Amino acid sequence: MNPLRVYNTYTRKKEDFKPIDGKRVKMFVCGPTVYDLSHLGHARTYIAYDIIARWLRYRGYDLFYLMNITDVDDKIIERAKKRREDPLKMAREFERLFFRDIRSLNIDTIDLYAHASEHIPEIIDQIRRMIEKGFAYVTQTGVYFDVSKFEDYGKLSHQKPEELRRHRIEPDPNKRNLQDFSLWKKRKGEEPAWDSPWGKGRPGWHIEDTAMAEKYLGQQYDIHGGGADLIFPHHEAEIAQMESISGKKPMTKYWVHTGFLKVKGKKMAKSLGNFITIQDALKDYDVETLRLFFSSTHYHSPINFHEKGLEQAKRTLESLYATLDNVRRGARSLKELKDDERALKRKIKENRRRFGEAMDDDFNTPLALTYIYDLDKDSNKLLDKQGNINDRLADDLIATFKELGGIFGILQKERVEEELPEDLKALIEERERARERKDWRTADEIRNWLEEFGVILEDTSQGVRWKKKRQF
RNA sequence: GCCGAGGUGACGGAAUCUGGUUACGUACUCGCCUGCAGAGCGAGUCAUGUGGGUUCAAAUCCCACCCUCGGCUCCA
Repeated sequence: MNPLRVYNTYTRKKEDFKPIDGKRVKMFVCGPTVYDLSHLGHARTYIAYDIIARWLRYRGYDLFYLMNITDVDDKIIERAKKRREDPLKMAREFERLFFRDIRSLNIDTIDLYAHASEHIPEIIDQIRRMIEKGFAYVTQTGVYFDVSKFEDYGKLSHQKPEELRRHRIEPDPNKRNLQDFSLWKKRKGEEPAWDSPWGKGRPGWHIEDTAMAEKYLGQQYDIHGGGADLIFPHHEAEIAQMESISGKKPMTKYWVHTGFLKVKGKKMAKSLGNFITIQDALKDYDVETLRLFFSSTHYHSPINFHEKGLEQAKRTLESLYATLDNVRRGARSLKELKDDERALKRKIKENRRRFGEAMDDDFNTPLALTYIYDLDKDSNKLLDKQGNINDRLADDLIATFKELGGIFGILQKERVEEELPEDLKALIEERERARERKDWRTADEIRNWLEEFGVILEDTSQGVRWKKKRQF
């Protein structure tokens, strides 16, 4: 088997993927700050890691996938204040909506969600160790990480400390260096606070992730992911925190970052007001359409959000499902495979292999998809030529489509073989009679009418057939 | 200013690391099939940001430049 290769932001290279502990893989992905609804930009990232997780497991890795939920944070407090709500309560409400989004997106790979508010002891413990080791200091306002003590600060974002110093402006005379970041914030007024050796307060920006990661994954683990906007300062700070405590480098073996979702050339962001919430998008498009749309671009590249692109994904899905239907319908129990069928059987095997190679090459989903399209084409060709297909080969094809599609989360819908109501059946028969007497007007009227009811009629050499219109 | 990510037909997008006919898909055009349509099949049209260099050969390597987006304040 070829090695899996992963692009590592830290080394800026694709590397052979070698987990620290054999087949066990530990992955941490930065989750949401639950202060508002999630939009498609978030969906892009979460779906990308869902696909990565599915592929790792499919490939036989024993993956443990951890995601944090930030439920204590400046933004939450600010928003709650405006809405005159309790911050933790409000956070729980947005968290509920986040889980609804995750479910609607068919994301099912995450093993454990960890809340910042539920890891205060672990957070305090990490800060204590940083202070003991001289990497952190206490001021009037809280506890800060002293970046001058950590010589690797800047290594992930490839920034020199001087550069960072120049532009990080956060006037706080208590801090030793301008770019020192907060580990613990002492309470100011009404806000959630916990007891700590440094007084009542709450965790800083980056500490929850390392506290959770250490608890569930250990001081060193395999993959840490998130959007590209987290590289600095968030992930940089995490490295500083964990590696200063443990003295072990690297904290994370492979840093993986997803590209942005853009709208008319700009990053989709709350602050720009150009966002579409996940639920709104799902009103117009089926989740499989969204997932195919995202899978059509490499996770690392920016995606331009286009109606056109979604329409394309939609059509592609329709056509793939149509092929599945055609294959099912054409299946006949025949003993021997014909030459073309044997060739198609070999093609299945071949395309499975090439699909795997594409996914192994830094999760190249757009390339992997082409091997599904190729099988789609060949299936139709065979049906066109023979008019039917050996049922065992048909089963093999359908299983392959479902299995490979399952990596992206497409082609998972079961075909519902429901009966048509009698009156509709009667209409179809009436149309057949109209066609026999070449009364095309009546025939077309009936066909159009049925389409309004979501029933598509197709006249074939084997007679008329109907199908329920699928909505994507 | 510093650090990234990008720039490939009408559109999406792969190949760039590892140089060897710009894959694949959508749209469009034509043909087959069909009363028509749909689905399907076949054929076709259209692209490597610019300028140099290396090479038998460059989307790919080297140099210079242009453009877009992002990070450096909260961000997926």
